[in-house]
Amino acid sequence: MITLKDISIKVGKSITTVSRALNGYDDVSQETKKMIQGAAEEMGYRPNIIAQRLQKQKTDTIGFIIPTFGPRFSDPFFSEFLAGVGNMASDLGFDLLVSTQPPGEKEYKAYHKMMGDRRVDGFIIVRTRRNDERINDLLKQDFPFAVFGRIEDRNDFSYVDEDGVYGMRQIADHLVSLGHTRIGCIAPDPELMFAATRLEGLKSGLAAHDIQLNGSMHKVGDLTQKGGYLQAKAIMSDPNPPTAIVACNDLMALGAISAAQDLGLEVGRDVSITGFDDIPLAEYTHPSLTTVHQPIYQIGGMVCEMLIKTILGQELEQKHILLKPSLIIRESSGKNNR
Amino acid sequence: MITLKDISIKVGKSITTVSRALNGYDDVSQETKKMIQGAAEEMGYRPNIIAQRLQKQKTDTIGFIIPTFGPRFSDPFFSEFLAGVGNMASDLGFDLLVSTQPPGEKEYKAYHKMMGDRRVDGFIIVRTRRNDERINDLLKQDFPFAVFGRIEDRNDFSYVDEDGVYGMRQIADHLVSLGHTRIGCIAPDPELMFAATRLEGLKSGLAAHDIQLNGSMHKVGDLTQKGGYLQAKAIMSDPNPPTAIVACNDLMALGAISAAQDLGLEVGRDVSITGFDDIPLAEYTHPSLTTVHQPIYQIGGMVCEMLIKTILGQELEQKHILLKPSLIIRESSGKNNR
DNA sequence: TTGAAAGCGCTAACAA
DNA sequence: TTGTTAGCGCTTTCAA
Repeated sequence: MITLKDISIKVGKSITTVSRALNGYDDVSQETKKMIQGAAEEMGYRPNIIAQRLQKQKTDTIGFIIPTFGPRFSDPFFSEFLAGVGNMASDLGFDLLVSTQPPGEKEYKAYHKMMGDRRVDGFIIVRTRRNDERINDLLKQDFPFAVFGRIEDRNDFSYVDEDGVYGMRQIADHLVSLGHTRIGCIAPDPELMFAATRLEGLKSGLAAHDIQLNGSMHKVGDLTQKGGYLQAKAIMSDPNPPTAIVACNDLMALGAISAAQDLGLEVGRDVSITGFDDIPLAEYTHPSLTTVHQPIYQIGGMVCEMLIKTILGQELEQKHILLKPSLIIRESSGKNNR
Repeated sequence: MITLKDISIKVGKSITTVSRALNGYDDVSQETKKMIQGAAEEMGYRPNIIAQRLQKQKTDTIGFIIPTFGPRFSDPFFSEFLAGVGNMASDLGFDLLVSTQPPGEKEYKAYHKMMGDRRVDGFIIVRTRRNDERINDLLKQDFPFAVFGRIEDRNDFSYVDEDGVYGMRQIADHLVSLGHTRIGCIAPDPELMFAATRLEGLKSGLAAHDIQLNGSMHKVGDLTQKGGYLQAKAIMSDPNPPTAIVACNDLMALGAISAAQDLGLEVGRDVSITGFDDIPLAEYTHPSLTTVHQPIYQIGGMVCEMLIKTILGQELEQKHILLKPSLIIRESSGKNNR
């Protein structure tokens, strides 16, 4: 591997001068600069980033610890988000360090390890919890991070979030306009912040039409298709089942659709089912899924950019970005026929 | 941050001795070793891994450039594979550097950049192509890597692969045993190695029962649900459509199911549809999907372990691992009623 | 405009 | 058993 030293020997200048020439300092004569750059090019010089990092005391790396549940982790949402983060990071010259951990003790350890080892300059956080230990910790340690999502009672950090209340109100209005009044719901673990927001949106949206969410038709699922399937079956076993089921994410909605179909119902006619996220799958299921669209890939990019700017000490135009999601009406929701 | 120097000052020993004590060398007296380890513990010493890397000339990092197609990248297969790779890497003390690139020029650049910058010690490769430039290149550069999948005409590298021929034969036998003789197929881009393997398995499996794959019912899809949907529609528009459609991956199978349902068919009764991979979704669709199971998470771990052993210069028990996948019969396949 | 020297934190060959 | 010294490749002060 070619080093500065090699070049310096070749061109007969000091290592210092070579370094400065290559970094575009202007206290090097045009002439030597040209010569050095030419030599570097010709010799195929590539700076040793590890040496740079040691010297600069920065890793130019961001960490993303994906919260996974269960062994079979497979959430299309994350694939897309990850792609957004990864591509933005590489555009900005940063590395992306990825790990997956189930929420809880091991997860915190992973954060502390990455910080303690100074493996990364900052973190991407997703799937916020009401009282998020990750965020509290990072704030306490004054370690850079950026978040997709908000938390319960503080906002002294950078985040991007979707306006889940708004999104769910769209769903509520839509279902009510179709004549639904008995509406079930499959929400995620209430500890998850987006569960709270979306649920609040649904409730207030329905309340605006004087409709209540009935307790027995309000279930908690684990965000997977399986969870949606199981909870939908439970809901539909009610002697007087709802005519519409609102799932708080697409994966659960897909599970709910399967459950309804297993029960011999035609989704969109006998029962309406809606999701949230608009993962690519949503468009090509049968029936296609009425849901709330979020630009997942772009959000990943935005959060990543925020983080890197924070790390570089650059000013953020906006510390908090709240996106208005949009309702996508497809075939899984239809007129109430009962 | 605490450094070896800080400790050496504190305990009144040289930096070298401290380093050796902490690394468990046995040319340090038990006494001083104890003392130094105690001091390090107490002071909260964490080695600076960047300094270690510079000194060792290794990055302890592996690279995984995920081949993505289209902007909306969202393949459950990759989520799960990634989790397997990531967790194994962290167990073995390695970092995982992730990037996503569409196959082609930009992708090769990404590989070369990571190599040139010596950002990683090796690569994980997936979705092999018949004549895979990535692999040829890496071999030429003698850069470590491990692969999920094989390539056309050489095997002088470590890989894990599923026996796609075997898997598809299972599918063929299954469908034939259900009375299907007109069978359609949605294959991936034939450049992809697993397309070739699976297709070969299907063809030979059918040939064993004297059945041919009809040209007009053999389509190429892009591995997404959308692709499956589109191609299934095309296949079913044949004046004499097949009674079964074999999709070469689950995502396309799910799309095909939707297409059949849009056409008013009951999948499993009017037409049988099968997939390959057994992503978690497959179990909770309606109907649930008959497919071929692969232990995706474990495979990710195996490939990762292979790579790291290669990097560390350790002997591999097996350089080539071929897994026998297993047929999972669910509801999307049923007796031929025509 | 250039170079010498120090230092980032660590490991390792060699000497004592 | 311990310490001295050199060096990984780079940036950056400071002096010339």
